[in-house]
Amino acid sequence: MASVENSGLIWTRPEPGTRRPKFTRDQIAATALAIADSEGFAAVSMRRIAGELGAGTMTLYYYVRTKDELVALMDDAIMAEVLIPADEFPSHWYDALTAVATRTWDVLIRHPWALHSLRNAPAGPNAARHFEQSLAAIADTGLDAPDKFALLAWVDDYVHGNAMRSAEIRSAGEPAMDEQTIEEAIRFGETLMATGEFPQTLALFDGADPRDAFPRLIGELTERERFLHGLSVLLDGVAHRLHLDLPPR
Amino acid sequence: MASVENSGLIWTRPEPGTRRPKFTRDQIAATALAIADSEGFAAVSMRRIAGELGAGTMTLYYYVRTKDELVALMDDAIMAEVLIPADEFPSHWYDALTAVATRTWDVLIRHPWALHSLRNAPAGPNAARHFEQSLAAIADTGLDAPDKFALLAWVDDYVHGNAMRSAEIRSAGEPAMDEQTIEEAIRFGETLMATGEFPQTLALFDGADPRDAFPRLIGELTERERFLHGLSVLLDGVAHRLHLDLPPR
DNA sequence: ACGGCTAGTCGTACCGTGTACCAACAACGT
DNA sequence: ACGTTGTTGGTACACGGTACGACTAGCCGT
Repeated sequence: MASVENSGLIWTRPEPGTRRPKFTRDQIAATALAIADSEGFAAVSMRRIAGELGAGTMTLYYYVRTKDELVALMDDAIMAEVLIPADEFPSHWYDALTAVATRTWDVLIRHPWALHSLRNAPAGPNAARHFEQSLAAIADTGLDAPDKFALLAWVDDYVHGNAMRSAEIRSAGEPAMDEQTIEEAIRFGETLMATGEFPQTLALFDGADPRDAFPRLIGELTERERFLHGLSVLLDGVAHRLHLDLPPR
Repeated sequence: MASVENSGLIWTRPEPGTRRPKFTRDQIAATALAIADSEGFAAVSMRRIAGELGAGTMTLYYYVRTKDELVALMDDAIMAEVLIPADEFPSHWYDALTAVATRTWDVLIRHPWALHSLRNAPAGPNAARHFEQSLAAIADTGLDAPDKFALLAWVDDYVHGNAMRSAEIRSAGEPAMDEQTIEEAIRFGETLMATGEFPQTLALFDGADPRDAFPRLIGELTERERFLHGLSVLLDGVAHRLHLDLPPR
């Protein structure tokens, strides 16, 4: 017995298949993803997925050892969306890195629950492919390994940070907050401002209704444009610091 | 009845006090924070906090309406740590913003669970104070309101993103992963590399043992130094884009 | 065709969570 | 001393992940 110990990693453990199982891991992951996208990650429970699939809850545990493994599958599916088709890959490092970052951002915004819920998911094959693409993007910079690594880290930090905070800001409007509570929150804000402790904040709002202040502060720009703007500022700093050339025009 | 409807916000609802209650909200929040710091946010349950405090579980619900409110208190306590004492506040925008960002980063690293667990917490008084300090930091730039707002957003994005990813990377080593599983993960990585699909990644590792690769890629720098490095790159880009002057020397 | 092995399915049960409900207690004004 | 009401906490419920083991059904060897 125990000749072929079950692997500890889901990636190396073959999925069921010899005797026509009812499902595949991909199917299960896709179902979980659909639930998360439409009702949030909290709605993704083993019972719920099984119900959606018309299966008994415990059946899922034949495909997956724990819920964490299911989450790892979800993460891998998400990372697949991040990959850029080879023929869309720009040649100049600046454009290529922008493309990779933007595509990552798009995916994170499309699945706003992902950043928090997949945090502990171990990197899968598609995560590796994404990293490879990131390296390919900056291959023509001539940087050494540590500089490349640092550059990718800076960009990833900004992309993830921006996506996370964008999702937060967007969801801050929607949830429980009824009209009543919003009114009250504004009143609380006014109480704070009245203490005189917040001259800068007061000046920033400039007497406008707090509900109008936010649109005024972000200008006409969309969330995505603001992301791209910040990214270009960061890349400018990078190019200057690492003595890289900017793309023509 | 119902003349003074209980406020929907914990900030405006007075805490118990007329008849010497056993606890205070601060006490409860502090206990919750201690548990989260030593055993992670998942260990923070109402039963657990109550147990720690020698109280019945439901007693907590006299101080707090839901667990979310408790989390809001935790968030406010954390934001208090972020505030910079007035006499430590640098005068030049570059130094002041760096100080605010670094202090924020320090706190987020000290409480690695905070970024994810306090995500939905509504802003409290100390969050407002932090925002005020951020604005004060860049008051001398002469930027208009939208530019100030954008600048703070870029920096916050980077700070939060870096803190989040630093915490992830650090925790990726510790958890369940026994020696056996680590060995297996490395073998899986080698399998992937062997497909020929990852030339850039392979070149980056340069044949070194993956366990040694990471230290080699980040150089001698500490986590904190890497954060500061990236921050300075970003601020350089910002200064260039917004035509701000850098601090002397 | 027929056992028998075993891949695959799933009901039951256990513990842990947040919290609604309500009974009990204790500090204060009278 | 009494009633009011601020404060405490026990019990119960729905929901979560998953251990255990009984069941069903597809395939192989005969």
